[in-house]
Amino acid sequence: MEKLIAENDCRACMHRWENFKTLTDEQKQLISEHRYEANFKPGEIIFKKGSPTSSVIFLVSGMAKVFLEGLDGKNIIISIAKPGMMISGPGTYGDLRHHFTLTALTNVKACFIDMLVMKQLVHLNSSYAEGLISDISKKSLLMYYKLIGLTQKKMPGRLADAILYLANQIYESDEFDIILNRQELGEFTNMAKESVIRILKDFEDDGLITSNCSRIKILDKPKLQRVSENG
Amino acid sequence: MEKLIAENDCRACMHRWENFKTLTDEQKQLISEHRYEANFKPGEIIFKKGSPTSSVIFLVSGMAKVFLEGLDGKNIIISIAKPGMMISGPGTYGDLRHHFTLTALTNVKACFIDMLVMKQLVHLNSSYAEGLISDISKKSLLMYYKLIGLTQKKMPGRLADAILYLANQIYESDEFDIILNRQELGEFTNMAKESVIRILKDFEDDGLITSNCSRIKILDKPKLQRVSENG
DNA sequence: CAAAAAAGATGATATATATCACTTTTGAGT
DNA sequence: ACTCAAAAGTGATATATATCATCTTTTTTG
Repeated sequence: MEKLIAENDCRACMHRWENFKTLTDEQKQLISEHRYEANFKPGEIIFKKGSPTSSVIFLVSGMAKVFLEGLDGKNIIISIAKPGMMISGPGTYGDLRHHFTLTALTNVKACFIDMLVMKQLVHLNSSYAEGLISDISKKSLLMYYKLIGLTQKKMPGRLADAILYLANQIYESDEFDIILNRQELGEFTNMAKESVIRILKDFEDDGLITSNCSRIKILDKPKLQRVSENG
Repeated sequence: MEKLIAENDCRACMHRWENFKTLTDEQKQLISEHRYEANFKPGEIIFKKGSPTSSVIFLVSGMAKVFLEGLDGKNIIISIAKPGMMISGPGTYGDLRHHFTLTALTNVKACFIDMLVMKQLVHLNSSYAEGLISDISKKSLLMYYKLIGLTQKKMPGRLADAILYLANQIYESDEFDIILNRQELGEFTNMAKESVIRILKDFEDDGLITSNCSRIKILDKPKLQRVSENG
């Protein structure tokens, strides 16, 4: 019960953010005074590429997809956001516009914090500033490896990466109900949905996974890791 | 003459960095006291992926390539560094290791500044910290568009992008001696060197450019831009 | 300056992957 | 429970692009 309340409380959620620790009580209070919550249904846009970066967002509950809107309406999903994550893009300290779109995959409760308050913290607290730099750097690093993966690995390697990412980073379990459909799995791995389906089937035939529509179970993780590494 | 001296002086070089303006004289002095210079010949490694991030680098003169070392020795050139640029990677505020390699393309004079000093500045000067965040964000943004370009554009579009990048950002002229060979142009655009050669020839046949080995001249920039946008 | 090495160029072939057209299954709403 | 729309799945075909083999040109170096 206690856990449930914590899960749904905006303030509790922010505590999960690594960088929150660097703030004084006063600074935490400052954030609390400038936050508001909003709920989203699956498919709803939380923020859209091109719109002003007026707030920074914490995901309180639910899952969302972060994606680049590419050419001819082709998207690239760059990550899945889950509770406790702070989401802010590179436009926050640039043109003040979002450069990716954030869409709810499930019911989502999000906590919006005024961007000006968050920016103030950089000036008030240098440890926070350092933490923020570290945070942005980590995301930048992910993009490097995403770029290598998407341009240099073949389809089975990319799909294996996606499955391992979901299992390890998102669901923290080797069996899960995937919230991405085949199309979205394609947007995450840069492949056509038909190819996702075919290779998923190959994985099943090879005994790497079982996949019943939305449910995926990893049967042979070491082998899946090898597929990820070799192609 | 005066210009030449300025070009080759480490301190003068840093002044070109946008974020340098935010520093006090005392802080500028601090940097000056912790810098040292080194010279590199074409092909020499300035820093290598995996090595410790002990310094931040300013390019005083010459050009260098920033590249990711991908799978099976296949590289991805992410940018060309030219004088006045501050080069530091996402590992600086993370695992303290470089995640890309920096190699001299011409004779290079580089100015190394102790990383600890640079990190100290984040704590001493919040405007500097904000500038650094802005700097990192800008680089992150470039990676987004690089990812879209490399995964969604076809070869002619990617190669057009590369030529426009070199003309607009690097040489600031529509005619230039390219310091990247065909292999490297391929590493920049994610294509085989043979494909670079073929499409470069197509561009010539279509009157977009002239290309005599290392010299490239853009003849029809609007058309080249259209190639960049449409594929 | 000649020899060797590196880079550029070219054509033939192989292959990974997208696209298209279609069928089947699943799930949501009345 | 029935209907309809969306998602999943399948096979045939098209295509962008890499790879390989080979040759030529340019650059480097003893």
